[in-house]
Amino acid sequence: MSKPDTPKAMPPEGPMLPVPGLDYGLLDGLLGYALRRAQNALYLDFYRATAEWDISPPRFAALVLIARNPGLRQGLLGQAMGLHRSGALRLTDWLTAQGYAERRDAPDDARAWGLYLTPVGKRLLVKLEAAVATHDRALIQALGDQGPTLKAGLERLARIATAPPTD
Amino acid sequence: MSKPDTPKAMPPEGPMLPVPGLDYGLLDGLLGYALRRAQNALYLDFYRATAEWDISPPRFAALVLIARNPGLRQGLLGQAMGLHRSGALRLTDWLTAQGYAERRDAPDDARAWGLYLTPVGKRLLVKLEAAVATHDRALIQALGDQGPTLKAGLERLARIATAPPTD
DNA sequence: TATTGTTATACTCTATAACTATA
DNA sequence: TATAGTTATAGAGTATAACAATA
Repeated sequence: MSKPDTPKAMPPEGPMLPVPGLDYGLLDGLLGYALRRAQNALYLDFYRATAEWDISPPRFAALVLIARNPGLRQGLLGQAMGLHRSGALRLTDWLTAQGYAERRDAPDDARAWGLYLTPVGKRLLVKLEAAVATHDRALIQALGDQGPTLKAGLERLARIATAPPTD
Repeated sequence: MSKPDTPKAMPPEGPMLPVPGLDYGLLDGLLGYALRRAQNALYLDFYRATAEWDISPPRFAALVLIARNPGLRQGLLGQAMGLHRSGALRLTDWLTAQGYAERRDAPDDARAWGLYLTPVGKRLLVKLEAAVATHDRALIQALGDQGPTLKAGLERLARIATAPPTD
């Protein structure tokens, strides 16, 4: 029970690295495919880093956002994470069912909730943040000079792709 | 009317760009979170580029791989895409149900299938490749000098994250 | 005994649509 | 009339487990 032998949030089976002898056609030239391969690798790395908890990248991000913004509205959580209202609801349901977060009435709007971490959630987050930050730092370190450049490039890419110039 | 008002494969609702006034804590410093934001933006861009077809990034990649490697085994397709056997099966089921691909007996192994695109699948892929390549080129162009650097950085990152140094 | 693929099942992540309550 | 959240439903994308057929 304490060690989930069968992790629940299901990461990909394996890496997407090039298989020798296989012709990838135009995929090899696409920035988008390179991004997907890297994303796949980092997902697997995230699951390795957090293997002892039943945590996925969206769940982790939600914990951080609620911790840093106590009283956060469900809707704003969804907006920050690119989710529909219903997705934010389900994520919040999971966090509260686990006892990591709780909904309290929002003082200024009777329709809305304010989200807060519980003491259990806060304690969990301390450990998660340490594990995730350690792995991320190791990656940045392995990249050397390229690390900061790559991160800046990704941030620029996200902005550019969100507001395409040609459309 | 020919435009499917109800899209099919479901992309995220919106972008993950920073929401002003929200504190992202350590997420802002993580390479992995920058990558996720960029991936989210490119996913949305992919769905814009292919809006008139019921296509997702994995489906597109599978079409390309089968086209360039006629007779590809289901298992090898899964390996290339980082999927479990059962995932490759479902992907192949979908492609054959749409009439884009077909399974034929593999000559050298009676347990296995060889996968082939149908004429319909080939015609679709021509259009898809044009749409996807156009959008990808626009992104690379918008990045200027940074484009090739970023792509090379992502490829290096995928390798590094797949074989972590500390393990 | 190991491998290729299938069947059955399950869970996450995401959505749409219709609804309630409040603003 | 618009917004915050809920309920109900659905589908893509993953997985595990047990199975059959073949190597």
